[in-house]
Amino acid sequence: MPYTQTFIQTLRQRGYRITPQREMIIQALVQNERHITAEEIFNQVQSLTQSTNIATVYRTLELLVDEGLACQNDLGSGRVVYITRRHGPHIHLICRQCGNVIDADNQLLEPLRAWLHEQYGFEADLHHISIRGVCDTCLSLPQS
Amino acid sequence: MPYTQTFIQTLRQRGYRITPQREMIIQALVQNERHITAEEIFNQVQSLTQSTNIATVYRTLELLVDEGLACQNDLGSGRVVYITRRHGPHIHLICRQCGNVIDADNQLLEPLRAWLHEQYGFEADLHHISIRGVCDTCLSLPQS
DNA sequence: AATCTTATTGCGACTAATTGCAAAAGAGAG
DNA sequence: CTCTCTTTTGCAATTAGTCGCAATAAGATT
Repeated sequence: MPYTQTFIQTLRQRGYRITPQREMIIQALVQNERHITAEEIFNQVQSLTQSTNIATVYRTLELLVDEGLACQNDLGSGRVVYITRRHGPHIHLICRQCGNVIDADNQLLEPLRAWLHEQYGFEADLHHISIRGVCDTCLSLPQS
Repeated sequence: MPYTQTFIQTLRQRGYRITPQREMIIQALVQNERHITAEEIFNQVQSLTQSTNIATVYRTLELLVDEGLACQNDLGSGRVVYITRRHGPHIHLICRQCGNVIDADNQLLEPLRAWLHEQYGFEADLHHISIRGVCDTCLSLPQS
């Protein structure tokens, strides 16, 4: 798994210790092509070894997010999902009524990012952003 | 409390029942000028009456959000905060490192909203939006 | 005012995620 | 290879928030 090794090397270079748990968590995250929950990662790791714990999964994922290697998103399912940063940036449009998630292009976010940086010196993390609202299907329904 | 009455009238017109609990929750939310947590509202209501419950507070706040009367925001404190919609729209810039929240102008969101509506038929709720990133203070710190 | 229908509440159980702390283990130095 | 220092882990307890369900009570009808 070359990409997994890149992750691990990056963490090692930044002074973090590489444990079997972290390796397996990273591998589960990298192998997965789509958003994945902490519990799904935990289940995958647990099928490899008993020596694992859900708290460690959460802490490792938090580390990856803090280090800019992964994205964290609340898509409204009641569970936070994670994905590596190599997946192309996009906007998640989450319908407040039906719960559907539409993946939108994020081209319009570039001026916003530039403006926030210029005005506030803020380095916005717009790689994976969630926006709540109402989708076209729900808007056309004749309800209250 | 005229604004509280406006809220209540709106809910009544939409077919919802007005209970003492809802009145007190709305009043606590309206009286507060800043973002407030569900538990803070619960404590305020509890000082008025024993007949109250945290689940009711959460359900009422969810109703207000769904009806477009209030905004819900996760500012990274571990607790979701609420505010009425009459408070001017703005962006919350949340620093991933120090946790500080900067309130930014949201003028740049208008083109984004228009574009999402045109392209995806999605009515984005950009009244109070949170964006994660790193603030200028943390960016200038000489750390890993 | 009494009755009826159904939305709302309170309760307790449950879920997702976080935290404190002692034990375990990674990685560098000798 | 061993020792040491410090990070990381596992565990158990805790927190924020949700859910199912029976009891309660709004508000409409008469």
